[in-house]
Amino acid sequence: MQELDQYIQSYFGLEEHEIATIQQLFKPETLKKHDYYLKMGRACERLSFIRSGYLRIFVTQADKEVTQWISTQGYFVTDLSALIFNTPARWHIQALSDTELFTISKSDYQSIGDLIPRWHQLEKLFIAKCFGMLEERVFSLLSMSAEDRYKLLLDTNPALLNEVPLQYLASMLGMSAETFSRIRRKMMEA
Amino acid sequence: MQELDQYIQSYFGLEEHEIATIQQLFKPETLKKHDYYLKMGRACERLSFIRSGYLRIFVTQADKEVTQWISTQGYFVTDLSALIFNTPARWHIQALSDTELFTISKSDYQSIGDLIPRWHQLEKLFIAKCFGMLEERVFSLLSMSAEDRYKLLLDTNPALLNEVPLQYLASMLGMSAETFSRIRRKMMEA
DNA sequence: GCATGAAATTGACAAAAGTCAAGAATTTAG
DNA sequence: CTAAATTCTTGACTTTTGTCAATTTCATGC
Repeated sequence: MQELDQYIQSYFGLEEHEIATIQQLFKPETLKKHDYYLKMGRACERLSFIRSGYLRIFVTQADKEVTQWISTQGYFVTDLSALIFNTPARWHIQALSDTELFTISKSDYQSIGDLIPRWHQLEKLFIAKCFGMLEERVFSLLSMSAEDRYKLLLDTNPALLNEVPLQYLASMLGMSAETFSRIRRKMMEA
Repeated sequence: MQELDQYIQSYFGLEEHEIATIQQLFKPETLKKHDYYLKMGRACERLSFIRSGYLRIFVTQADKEVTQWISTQGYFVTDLSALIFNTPARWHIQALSDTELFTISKSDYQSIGDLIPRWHQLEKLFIAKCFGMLEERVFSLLSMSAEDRYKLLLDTNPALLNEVPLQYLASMLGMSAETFSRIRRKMMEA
């Protein structure tokens, strides 16, 4: 669980013994491609760190499916609202590939604050960081064209383009698969 | 400061004496219409609760201006990332009308955690709630047409339509002022 | 109250993005 | 390795949304 250590360290800046305490609460878990990690409407009973693989967060509504995000190695995944507020999960989370996770149960997650006094404060900072990133994303959706959003993805997360079905990336960027494909060609030619 | 009390109470669920402690740290402040509360690039030195009035959060880039959000009575306003991480403010915040605030300085804000042990935990929940709302907003931008986004605003925040310049609402919804105007007419006629 | 400036509306047009359908390419399962 | 299924690409066309410019409406300061 070396990688989990390192990420917790880099995200939260805890002492060694605190990291050890938290780390013990995470258990290895694997998902096969196409397995669901979470289903919309269900309770969200866990939080996971992605050791390897790709998870797609998406919503189904009426006829169409909207991919909200694709989470990858080195990131956490859950429905935070559902986990914290005990509300029904707002989306599906499904493995796009065989995936290795380190998973903490809701009850163990809730106990961290008792074990490590600084935890709530550090987690607050972590969530605030995520909040700031989402604000940037809203901004990109408000102000950028489809082509610019594509370029932004290319800059910030080029690995994704080779690893997951492009239709999901298109949806995540708020455009149709056809538009995505045409932008892609345009970029190749230029 | 009755209204501040009530909001802190409803948001955070603290004891009376805890609320009193926090409330003392907030000082009344007023802004004239068009005054800036915060300027992009500057340090963000405070957090405020809006007692009355409207504040516009926006970014200027190249030629155009993008309104990220308009904050109103009963909500908090700041650049959270800039406040917490001591980074330059990412946007302007300007009063759209004469505005009354209750304001806490950065240093007092940072001291709350020492005064009220549960604070970090409660604030974590508050920020997580905001995060969840922002996730919903991303979803609306990914999946809804301009017309549907207009209707959503009409449903969730009808008061705004009478109180602030429509061009800013248009921008906040990710459409041009002209499109906004045409949708409006269409809705009137129907 | 009136003059000025800002905001909103409207029309004509242009550009961006979506839809549908067909076919090519790639991936997957046996 | 092959057949089937899925994904990606492409063209033709439609719809949505944006842009520009002209007017009208509204707000503001004197």
